[in-house]
Amino acid sequence: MNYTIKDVAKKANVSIATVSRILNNQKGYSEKTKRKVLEAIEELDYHPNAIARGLINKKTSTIGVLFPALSSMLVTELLAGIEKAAHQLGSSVIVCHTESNGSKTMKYLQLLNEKRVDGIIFTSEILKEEYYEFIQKMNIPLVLLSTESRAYSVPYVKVDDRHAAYSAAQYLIKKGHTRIGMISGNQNDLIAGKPRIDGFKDALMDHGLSVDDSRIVCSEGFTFADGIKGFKKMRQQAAEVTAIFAASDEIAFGAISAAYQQGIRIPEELSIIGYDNLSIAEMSIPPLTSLAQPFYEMGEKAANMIFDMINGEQLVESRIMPHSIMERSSVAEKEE
Amino acid sequence: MNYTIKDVAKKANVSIATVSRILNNQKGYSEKTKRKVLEAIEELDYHPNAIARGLINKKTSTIGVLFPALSSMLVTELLAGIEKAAHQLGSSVIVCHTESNGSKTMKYLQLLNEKRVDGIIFTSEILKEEYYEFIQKMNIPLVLLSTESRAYSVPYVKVDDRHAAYSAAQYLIKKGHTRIGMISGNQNDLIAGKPRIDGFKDALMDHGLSVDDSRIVCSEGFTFADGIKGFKKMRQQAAEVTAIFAASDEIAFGAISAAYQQGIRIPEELSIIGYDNLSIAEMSIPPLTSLAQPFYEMGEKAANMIFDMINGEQLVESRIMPHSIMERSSVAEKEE
DNA sequence: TTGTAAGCGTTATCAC
DNA sequence: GTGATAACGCTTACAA
Repeated sequence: MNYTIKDVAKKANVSIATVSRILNNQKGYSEKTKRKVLEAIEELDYHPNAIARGLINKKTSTIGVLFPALSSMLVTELLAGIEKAAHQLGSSVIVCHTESNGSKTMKYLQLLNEKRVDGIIFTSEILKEEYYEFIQKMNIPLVLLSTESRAYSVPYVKVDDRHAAYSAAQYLIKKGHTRIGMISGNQNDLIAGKPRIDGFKDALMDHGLSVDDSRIVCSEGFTFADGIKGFKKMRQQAAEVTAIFAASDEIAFGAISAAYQQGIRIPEELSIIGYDNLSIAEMSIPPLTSLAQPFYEMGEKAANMIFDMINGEQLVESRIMPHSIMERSSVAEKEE
Repeated sequence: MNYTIKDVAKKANVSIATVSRILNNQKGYSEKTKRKVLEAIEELDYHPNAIARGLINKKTSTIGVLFPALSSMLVTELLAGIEKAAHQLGSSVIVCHTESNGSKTMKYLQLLNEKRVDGIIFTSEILKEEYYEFIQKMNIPLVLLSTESRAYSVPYVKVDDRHAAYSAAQYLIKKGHTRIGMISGNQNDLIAGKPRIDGFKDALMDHGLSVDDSRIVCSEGFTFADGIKGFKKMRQQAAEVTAIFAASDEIAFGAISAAYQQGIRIPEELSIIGYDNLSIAEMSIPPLTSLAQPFYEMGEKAANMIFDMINGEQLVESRIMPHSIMERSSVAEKEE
């Protein structure tokens, strides 16, 4: 297997140049030779070598995607979206797992550079100066997914976290809750942590509710364990709370578990709203009402942006993706 | 950026051959020239072009991985394991999402062929003749992950599903249960469906329990929805059952949800054991006891096998990975 | 120890 | 229309 263009040329009695022209639908050959060549290709089951093509075209039809964590559930949806869009446009995607580690990230960037990928999608993390500079030098398109950069002007695809958090809190308020708590992610996380806290506070203030810091418990991350810990802390600090906004579905799951152990009924005694709307959200007891991020579409969008840029589009606009609230059963009306 | 070997050669006043030798730690140069060249490389921040290398070496340091579904949670763990091992060995991984679709799969195989990947990991699906033949023609290593082939002799990495299911059922039996049901996957699924049913039946028989078909409800797949449906059916057909073996964690989650709605307490009134031990298993109420498959390690193993094969190892042995039971709180002792 | 030159499988620029 | 032929950036005989 794996004949070359030469074999085809020989078999069809033409030059390799002609075969190449036909392969790339250029002009410069008669219908007859075209048929002849196509036949030869068919017979040999010839397929062009993408590596050789890449070498001369300086285009590999491959993009690189960097994830801080692979096993997080939202990653798979992002990846599925990216992969779909990429495949539709004839490209492949190489996944890189940086573990939020600076030197690993740089190593991956090196690798992607050596492999001459056409573009890079950088997800869910702060774009450090070092990364940015390196990618600048690589001179290929970059888009940020589920993150953004204050420092550099790089197109991104993201939900407006502050606004989304605002919506989530507002939802709780509209349901009649006035004593609302939040189990947040890390407040030093400027991408996914802080903005959600800010949005939460904004909503309270805009609706004339006082913001009591003891009702906001900050976790280290967005995990199930953080949710459990956070919930316990909340009960100690602010037992009066009737509704909780969890900064991720996993946190919400943790909170639900902890609540169950303490014999607190959800949503009768306590309402909980999650964030992300991962597939697990429907699996909790009760099913989790959650602020939905359209991860799949975000992945698709980011990939499409990268390809626009690869194809020379100059001004690619960042996209704030619409969020929404997926109502299930973990939030109850609060009667006055 | 992106100098070539030529630039380095010029800067160091040597031929490109010498640079190449040094790059590949071959012999044939003095320490002095080596230093000179290394310096030039450093100064220019030169990095070899992997595409050009790939063309001549016929080795791209890239492998392809085919997944039927990306968004399933076990995929991420498999992928994480694969990616880690691949990266450690200096390779990249291209992910392909076949959606269990024959023609899509073939298209991906074509693509991977054109991109000249060094090997392919095929996961969680039946290896159809068409796929196998094609990969044969590609003439690159193939390993099966979380699946195996009766028809062809292809190395695989897998848990022994029949045995694992046996263990799960046995665990329930050892806990004193005698009326045990199973919510299985699709019985026509010869990889993940049938063997688990068989193992379940075996265990019952070996322990002198009668196998009652009404206590085995077959679903279409392994999803949460299947679990809910399956559970309801189970209650109708075999309400006497005191323990249920769910063929996946998602099914178990569905069953738990349905049980909760019917006011059935777990594990007091009904025990449930899951299968897979995904990260969600710890998140259920009560935390799910589950038969654990070491997905991460399986991914790693499969990748290592591929590289062994790429490096010329002739006889690579298939690996049956050890399963185990992750005890949590969804199974109770059954008193006589 | 080092350099020259022929590939690897393409595409693209010339001539004819 | 068509065919040589020079790139692309590298590795590797083969010479020197």
